[in-house]
Amino acid sequence: MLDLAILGLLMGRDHHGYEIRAQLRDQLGLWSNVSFGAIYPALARLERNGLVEVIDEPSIMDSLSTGSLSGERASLRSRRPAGGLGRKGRKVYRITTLGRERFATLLADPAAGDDSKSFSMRMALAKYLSSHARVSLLEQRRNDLVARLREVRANSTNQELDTYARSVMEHAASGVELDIAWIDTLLSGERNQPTHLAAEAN
Amino acid sequence: MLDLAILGLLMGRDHHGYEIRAQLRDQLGLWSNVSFGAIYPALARLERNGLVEVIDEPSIMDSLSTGSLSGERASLRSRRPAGGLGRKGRKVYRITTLGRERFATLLADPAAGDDSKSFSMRMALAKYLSSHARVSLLEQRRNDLVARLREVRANSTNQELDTYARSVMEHAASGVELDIAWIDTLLSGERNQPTHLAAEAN
DNA sequence: GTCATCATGTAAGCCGTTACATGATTGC
DNA sequence: GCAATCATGTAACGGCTTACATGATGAC
Repeated sequence: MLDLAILGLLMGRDHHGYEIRAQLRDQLGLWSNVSFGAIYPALARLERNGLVEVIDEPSIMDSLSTGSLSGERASLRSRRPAGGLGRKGRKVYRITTLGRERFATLLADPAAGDDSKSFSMRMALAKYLSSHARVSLLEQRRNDLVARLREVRANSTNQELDTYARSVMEHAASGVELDIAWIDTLLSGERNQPTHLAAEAN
Repeated sequence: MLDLAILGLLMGRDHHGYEIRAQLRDQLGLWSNVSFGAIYPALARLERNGLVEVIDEPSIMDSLSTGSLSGERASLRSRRPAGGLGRKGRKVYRITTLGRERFATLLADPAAGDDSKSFSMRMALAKYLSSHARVSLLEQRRNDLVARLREVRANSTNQELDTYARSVMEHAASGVELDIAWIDTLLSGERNQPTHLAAEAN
C-alpha cells in the first residue's frame, strides 16, 4: 500500500524521500504521518526492483571543481558513489517505465483492501484511472458500504447495548451513509462528464 | 488496544475466546474482525499476568464419573489439567480484580492514541468511566478533531490538487465535521444528565 | 556559532494477519 | 456418517512505528 502511494506521488513529479512524507499527507489523504523508517526502506526496495531511479538533481557540488577532493569535502563526496546526492544531500527519485506499469496494475488491482484508507488513497489517484475503471472502483466501494451499513444498522437496533455503545454504532452508521452519499456524487459526476478522451465511455 | 477491548468485554460478562471475536465487532465497533491468531495469545498473556482467569463452565464432562478414564475419553481428559475445558471444549474467561484495576487505568489513560478507532472503542466502553472522565475524553477528542479539521481545510483549498484528490480532502473534512457534531451531542448529553450518582458533577 | 529544520538511513520491536493443525458438536 | 460450524491453539511472516545515529543547510 505504501508502494502504491509512493509510486502515485512520483507519477505527478519527482520527489526526494523527506518530501514524500508531507506529500503523502497533503496530496493523498494518508493519516497520520507515515514514518521515515517506512519510507526510506520502501524507496530503496523500489529502486532495487527498478520501479524508481535516483536522478541527478542540479547540484551545487557539480559546479565545484571535479578534481580536488581533499580535507572535509571528501567525507561528503564519499557518500556519492555514482553522482547520487545533490543539493542538501537530497536523493531525488523518478518513476521508471516499469514503475508506471506496476503503478497501473496496483491501482487497478481488484484484490485490494476494502478499507476506507485504501479506498481514499486510490480515489486521490483516480485521475490515473480510465473512466471505466473509476466507475468500477466506485461501484465496488458502494456495494461494500451498503453491505456494511446493513450490518451496522442491524446491530445498533437489536443488541443489549448501553447508551454509549449504541451511540457509537449509530454514529458509525451515519459515517457510512455520508460515505455512500459522497460516492454517489462522484458517480453522477462520472456519468455527466464528456470524458474529453472519448475512448471507453458509455 | 486489544487488551483493553477484551478486558472491556469481560467487564460486562464472562466470555470464551471464540465468542470474543464476534463481540469485538458487535459490542465495540471494532472493524474488521480481529483474527483468532491475535485473540488467543492475548487471552493467554492476560491470564499469565493474572488479569483474567479461566472459570469452570458447567460441563457435561463434570457429570460423568470422575474415576474411570479409559479408552478414547482419556485423550480429551488429558487436555484439562485443572478442570479447564467445559462443554464443547470452551475455555470461559472471567476478569479478575487485578484485571478490573488494569482496565480502569487503560481506559482512562490520557496517553492513548488519538485515532478514531481507539476513541470509538473507548467511547463504547464509556459507561465504565466517571462522568468527569467521560467529559475529559470527549473534550480532548474534540480538540484533536478541530485541529485536524483546520489542517484538512487549509490543505484542500490551497494545493495543486486535481478534482479527485480535492474531493477526497473535502470529504475527509466532512467526516471530521460529522465527528465533531457527534461529540457535541454527547457532550450536551453529559451536561444535561443529573448523573444519578451526583458526585463530581459541575 | 549555534539552533531548528532538513535529510537519509538502520535496528529493534510491536501488533497484527495468514496459514496451518487439531479436534468437538450439531444438524441433517 | 458427513458436513458445517464451533472452538482452540501455534508458527511464520508483514508492515509499520520508535528509537537511534549521522550530518548538511539556513536563519539569526
